[in-house]
Amino acid sequence: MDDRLPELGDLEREVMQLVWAHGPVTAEIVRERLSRRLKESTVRTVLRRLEEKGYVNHTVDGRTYVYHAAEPRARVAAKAVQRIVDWFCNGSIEEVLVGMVDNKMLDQQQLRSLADQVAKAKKARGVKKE
Amino acid sequence: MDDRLPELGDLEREVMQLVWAHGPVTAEIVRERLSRRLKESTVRTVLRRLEEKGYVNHTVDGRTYVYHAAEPRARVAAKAVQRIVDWFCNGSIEEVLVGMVDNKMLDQQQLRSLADQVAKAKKARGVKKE
DNA sequence: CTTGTAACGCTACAGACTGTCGCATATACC
DNA sequence: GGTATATGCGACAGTCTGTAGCGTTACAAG
Repeated sequence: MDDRLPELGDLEREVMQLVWAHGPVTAEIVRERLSRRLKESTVRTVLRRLEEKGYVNHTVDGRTYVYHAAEPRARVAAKAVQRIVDWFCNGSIEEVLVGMVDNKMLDQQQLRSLADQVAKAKKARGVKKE
Repeated sequence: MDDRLPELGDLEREVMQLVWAHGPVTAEIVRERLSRRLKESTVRTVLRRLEEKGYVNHTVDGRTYVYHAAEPRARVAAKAVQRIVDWFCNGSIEEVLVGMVDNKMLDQQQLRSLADQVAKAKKARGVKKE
């Protein structure tokens, strides 16, 4: 339950997107799927750094490392947003949302729909959680 | 109407917070109000970089530069959030919001209240804007 | 006009972070 | 034991950020 993950570079982010989209991966898999053609050692270094930063964990299968996302994408995104909110708005999420509406990134109808979706999603999962 | 402002370092962010909270400022003012005690030239460098990055503009009063925020805080925050959303969620704001609810940063009642506030704020300001 | 002073920008420099590897190691298999 | 992989470690260059020293310019007093 730690907090505040370190930020990511472009390549690191691309790798994380792969991990989240593709599920558990090996360095080889990542290498194959990356847009850029990189050396194995490069991919390994990135994966290792991602693990140091707490974004992924690894298990061992034979002599191969299999990397898993440590936290779901949505949660990481949420934390990132939370950080932004803290930085710029004294923790007022409202202010940010209002800013987004102001900036035409979101309209109030969408917001309302969000509230519904959220309520629905929550109910669907029941009040599980610890 | 450009987009995607560059990211900020800790000091740069602190300065921006001052600018937003205090209104137009001179290097001197910033220097006085900063938590850390820094040299004038340091503050100037930071201000200059912030201008290069598009966060502030300056006007000249006598021989003194007066710096103004180029964009309101809420808009900058909104853009930052938009970036996060693009990075991690294929542009789906919903996913992030759901993540925040999931992460106990926000509950659906709050969300609903947001929608109302937004609607109200919008009406209050009328449909001004260019 | 000369000189002192205040306000500026420019250049620099060290430390951290990131993208990219080469290379030394360890381990499973024949 | 020898060969092929899968790993990790150390390194290096480029960029970003915090922090300043210094030279330059403009305005005010002598």
